[in-house]
Amino acid sequence: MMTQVRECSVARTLELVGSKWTLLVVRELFLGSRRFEEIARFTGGPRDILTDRLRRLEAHGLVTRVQYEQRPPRFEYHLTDLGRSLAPIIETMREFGDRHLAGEDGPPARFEHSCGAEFHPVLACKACGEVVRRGEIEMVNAAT
Amino acid sequence: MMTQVRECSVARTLELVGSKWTLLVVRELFLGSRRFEEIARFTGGPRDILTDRLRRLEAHGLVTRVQYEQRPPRFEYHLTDLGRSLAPIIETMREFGDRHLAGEDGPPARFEHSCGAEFHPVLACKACGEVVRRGEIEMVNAAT
DNA sequence: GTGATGAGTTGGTTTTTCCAACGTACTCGG
DNA sequence: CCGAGTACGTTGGAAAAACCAACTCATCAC
Repeated sequence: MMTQVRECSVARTLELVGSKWTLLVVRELFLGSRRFEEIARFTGGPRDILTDRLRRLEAHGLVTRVQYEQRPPRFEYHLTDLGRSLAPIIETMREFGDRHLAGEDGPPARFEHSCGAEFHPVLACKACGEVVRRGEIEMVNAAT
Repeated sequence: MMTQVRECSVARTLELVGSKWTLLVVRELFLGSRRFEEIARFTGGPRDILTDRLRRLEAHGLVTRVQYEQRPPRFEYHLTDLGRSLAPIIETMREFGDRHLAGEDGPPARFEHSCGAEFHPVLACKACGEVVRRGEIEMVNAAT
């Protein structure tokens, strides 16, 4: 019996945010951009694609479109709670880029944790709170 | 002066792993698949695209191609250290999917941390070790 | 010699993405 | 009132990417 495509949460997540420009739109919203023009300028994405991505994110409940002007009707975009829960994905991607793809000037943007230090994320185990190291995670078979 | 596209580590990371199927290939390698046939079967991706993604990952030093047979020449694929440092990205994506996109049966795969509990990652601050909550991160201006 | 396995490659179709230009509805300055 | 500017898209057509089934090539098992 030839086994099939793997059921996987990574794959499902990628269906939601895996197409080009989507995560850059989300990044912009995290950085505080709200309006179409800002998103277009800061991401550099084609306007029609950005429209599509915003509509799609809205349809999946990650973004809401909020009217901020009556005449002419204009909208801005906000992350929902669900959308904000993409933060760890964006942060770990930023960290990878900072560590491995930065030029001579270092990372192009810096962030600070409320503890006062420059922020760099690491993964911890939710249950025990310890920082996770290589080799500490193993897949367990869900089958009976 | 109209500001330009944002310099950003997230964007750089996406240039590396942002195209379709790339992260699913990486996921498969994390799960232990080594051979082309396994990667093709478990991801479900088109074979020509998978070939391209593997070559690209190799070119960027995330994957190595290792010959395991002379006649006919056959290769398997392994993550390099650099490739393994994509783990947090995959893990946070899996966690998002587990939390928000799982069906009635719950997540399709389970993992265990060496502490004995089922593994779910959270972000912690590398400097202080504390788990990060919403609103604790702020962008700081790198300019003088 | 027939069939199966493994790792691709090929040619042609379909789907996405890209881009510049356009449309609409206002506001502002003169 | 006129023209320019701003904001948020939409449109049509070209270019790039992805998709798919079928094929290759080498070897092994029967």
